[in-house]
Formats: sequence, C-alpha cells, structure tokens
Amino acid sequence: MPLSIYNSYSRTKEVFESVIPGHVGMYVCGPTVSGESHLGHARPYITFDIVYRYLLHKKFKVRYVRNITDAGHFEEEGREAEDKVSKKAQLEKLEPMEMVQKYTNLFHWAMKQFNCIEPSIEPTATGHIVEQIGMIEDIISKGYAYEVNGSVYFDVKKYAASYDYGKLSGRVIDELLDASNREEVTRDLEGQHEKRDAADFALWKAAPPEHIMRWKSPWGEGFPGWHIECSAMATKYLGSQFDIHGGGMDLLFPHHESEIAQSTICNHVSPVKYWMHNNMITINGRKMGKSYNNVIKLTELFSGNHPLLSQAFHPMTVRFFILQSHYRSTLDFSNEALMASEKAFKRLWEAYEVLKKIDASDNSTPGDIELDTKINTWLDEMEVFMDDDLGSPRVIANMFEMAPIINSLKDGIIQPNALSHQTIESMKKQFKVFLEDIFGLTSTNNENTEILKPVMQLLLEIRKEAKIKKDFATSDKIRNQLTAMGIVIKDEKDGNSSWTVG
RNA sequence: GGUCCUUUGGCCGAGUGGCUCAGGCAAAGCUCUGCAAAAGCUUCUACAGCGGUUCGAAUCCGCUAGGGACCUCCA
Repeated sequence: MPLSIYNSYSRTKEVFESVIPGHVGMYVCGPTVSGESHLGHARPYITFDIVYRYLLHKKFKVRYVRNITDAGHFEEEGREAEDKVSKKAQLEKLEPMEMVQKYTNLFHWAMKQFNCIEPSIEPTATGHIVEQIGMIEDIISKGYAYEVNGSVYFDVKKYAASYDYGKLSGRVIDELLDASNREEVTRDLEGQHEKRDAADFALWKAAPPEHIMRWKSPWGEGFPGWHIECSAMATKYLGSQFDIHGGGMDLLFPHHESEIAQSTICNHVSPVKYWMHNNMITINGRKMGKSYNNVIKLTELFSGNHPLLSQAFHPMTVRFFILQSHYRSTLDFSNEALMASEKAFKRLWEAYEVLKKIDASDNSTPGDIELDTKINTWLDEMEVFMDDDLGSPRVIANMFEMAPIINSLKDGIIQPNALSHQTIESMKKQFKVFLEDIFGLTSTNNENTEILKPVMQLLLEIRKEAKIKKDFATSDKIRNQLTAMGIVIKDEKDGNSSWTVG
C-alpha cells in the first residue's frame, strides 16, 4: 500500500517515492538551545518521530537528521541586532556553551520522556561552521551573494530572476522586493542599509566587538546567518537532494524558503522532494510562542506547576493528545482537553493490556461473522489511514471502536468463539504495532512495581477472604487505604481483583 | 496593507459530494456489583450566516462575519 503525504511545496497530497528506493533521508529543524522547550515545540518532534517510526514500519532504511541550533540566529531586523544565544547568556551570567549544554541536556531529557527515538545524526551548528563558510563561498563565487563590511548577503532579486523564490511560502516576490514600502515605520537597523535590497537575507554577519560567539572567516570575524546552518548540515549528511524536510509551519518563511534558495544555487537542484509542516498548538486560540508570552514549558506540564494547569500531565498523555489531532490542523490546548486525553488514553491502554491476556479461540471460523468482519475492516483501515498523510486520529478512533469488544470478551459478554483465532491474533498484532511501534506510546504506570507485586497479592488475598466472610469493613479498609496511596483496586467478574498504580 | 489558512454538537477533535454512524471527554438513564471503581448497553446536542452549482453539499464555488498564521527570531 503506498504512503501519501501532503507536500507543502506542491500543496497537494503526493504518493511518497524516495529518491533512492528503499532509503529515506529526512531532515527536521531541531531546537534552538537558548531556552527551555515548551508544549508547542513538542509537536514537531512528536509528529516527525511518528513519521520516522512509520517509515521504519514501511521497511525503509531511514537516515533522520535533526540539528541543534547552538550558534544563535542573528536578529538582523531585531531591535538589538545581537546574537540571541550570547545575549541570554549574559543575562544569566553563564558561558554560552554552558547554557547551550544545559538546554541541550534538558531537550534530550524531554525527548526521552516523550519516547522519541533519537535521530540518526544530531549535528550542531557550531560544529559545522567550516561547512557553512564553504557553502557561502560557493554562493559568492556563483554570483548570488555579496559581501559588505564583513557581512555576506544573499541576492534574492538575482535569484528570483531565474528561480521561483516564494513558491514554498506563497510569497509574491515583487512584494518582497518592494518590502521597503511595506515598512510604515522605518526602523533604523544595523545592517539594514548595507543590503542591496530589503528582501536579501544574511548568510554571514560580521560580529560586533561585544559579541561572544565568533568565528574567523574570509570576511573577518563573525557568525553564520539564519538559514545557512540547515542547508549546510542537510547537504552534508543527506546529499544535494533528499526526501523529507520537516518543521513547523511558522518556519515556511523565511527559513525554509531561504534554505531552498541557498541549496539550489550550491547544488543545482531543489534540495527537498517532500516538505512537511506541522501546524501550531494554540492556547486560547493563539499560537503558543515566546513572543505572545503564553508558553507552557514541558517541565511545567510534567509537574503541573503552571496557573493554567490543574494537575501534572504524563508525557504519554501529551503524546496521545497530539496524536488525537491531525498534524496539519491547529490543536487547541486547554487543561480540560488534556484531562480528556488522559482519561481516553488510560482506557485505551487498559483495553490493550486486557487484549494481551485474552486467549485466542481455537476455532478458525468465527461464531459471529458480522462482528468478526467488522473488526477485520477496522484493523485493515488502520494502515490505510496512516498511509493517507498520517491519519493518526482515525487510527485511534478505530482502536476505540474495538475497546468495548475487547472488554466484553474479557467479561464474557462476548463469547470467545465469536471471533476466529486469526482475528484475535491480528488484533493483538495491530494494537502492538500501532500503539507501541508506530505511535511510540508506553504504559504510564510507575516502573518500580516489581516489589509491590507480591505485597499486593497478599493484600488482595486477605481482602478476598474478608469479602467471602462478608467482612466488608476489612475489605473496604484495604481498598480505601490503597486508593489513598494511589493504587486503584478493580473487582473483576470472576471474584478476583486487579490493581493499577495511578 | 499583502499572502495563506480556518469556522463541526457542552468541550476537544476526525471526515469531505449521497450510506444509521467518526472517535474521545463531559452529562443522563440502565446492567453488573455487598458498596464503589472499572466495564458494558442506551440516550443526547453539529456541520458560522447568506446565496449559487448539483438529482443530492457539512463536503465544491461566491459573498458576509468571526478566528488564526506568515510577511521580524519563532515548532
């Protein structure tokens, strides 16, 4: 079955065909490690983790590259015209690399919490200054960039004369070139006047004396521009044309548009076959972002330590929350929505645990042909939905259709022989493959339950004996005290009890 | 100002020309249960408004209104 994905470049769904059959090169814009990751950042990392996992499921050999931006991007038109990373470093009185290390570690911790598979290569911007300088020299030699006062700018006007600058982001080039008209307030900016055109973007910036992060270059000491790091690292590790480039929709312009321009000049080919962009997470209808001052950091989310949160949320709840919406739709955050996801995920996961313990019947023909057929349709649809531009919400909906059936099988409401041996085995397999392998979900139960097991068994035995003797005072005491400790007791139909933490 | 996207029931969210129907959460009733919890069953509310295309539109087109993203670092 072919995989189709929505290509932002063509604005249509396309059948996925990799450049090299059987292999996929994927580049995803990683974090800028000048601060803590927030919920909004989690979306691309989880989304493209699913893409990665699904490609592996489809038997592709994938090289997944996700960079760490540790050099900071120059805010060319920003008020301070200063490297973001080093600016923050001064405020925090840290060495730049100390801060970079701190937030890189924190980022890795968060990715682990989310059960995201590590990328094949995680290159850093500072580790690829040489490649970036090389690329800039190449662009200059081809006549598409010029140097002014130790800075180098990309000549957008010249590029646009022969190439389609603005195609990815839907920008109209004349407007960009006419950008000075747009600026009602002419901001007096360092570097602004030295560009030949307002639409030009920096490839290299000369470093002012106070700038901490600086590297030697053919144009003097400075630091790389906004977009060149991704182009340089993607080209180095994935070649001049690779399959998938991912990131948030807010990176379409100027970041990805500029990447296309830079790489096209250097490599004579548009760098990316499929551009994939995830939509934003909103909060009260507004994009979550630093500039709106409405972020919920991941550490706050996991601890519940935020005015908007009534409780802590498990990383798997957040992951499930993200999977319940399509990656190209905006997803509205609220405490209530997250609580709904928590409950839903718990129910689905418990059904999965139940399913694992169900013994498949020994009959090859189902007792209830209608039900058996329905289940097989749901199971088959799961891959079809994923193939259609990663329809994770519909896959989850199908699993919820099966949850009551699984529970009814356990309780004997549906007889085991209603379903064929094969159908039950297929359910087990598909639930495992989709929940664990593709969606990367794990149990939210605490790890250290090993030692509890015999203790709980003893308590439940005592409680069972009490119940038989109709000593409900004792049985309720056990149950209530355990509930208070966070252990939930469930009495099963067969007279036995099960327990879960949390 | 320009470009693009979006508007689904109490809430979150799929879907996209025709099938009874997304799904989840919440709510109500019932079953099970010593009681609870869990589970099962049932019920409930919907496609922003107006016009058009069509045998038929939540789905396509137009207009109106609301919301949003990008045009500056931003997932």
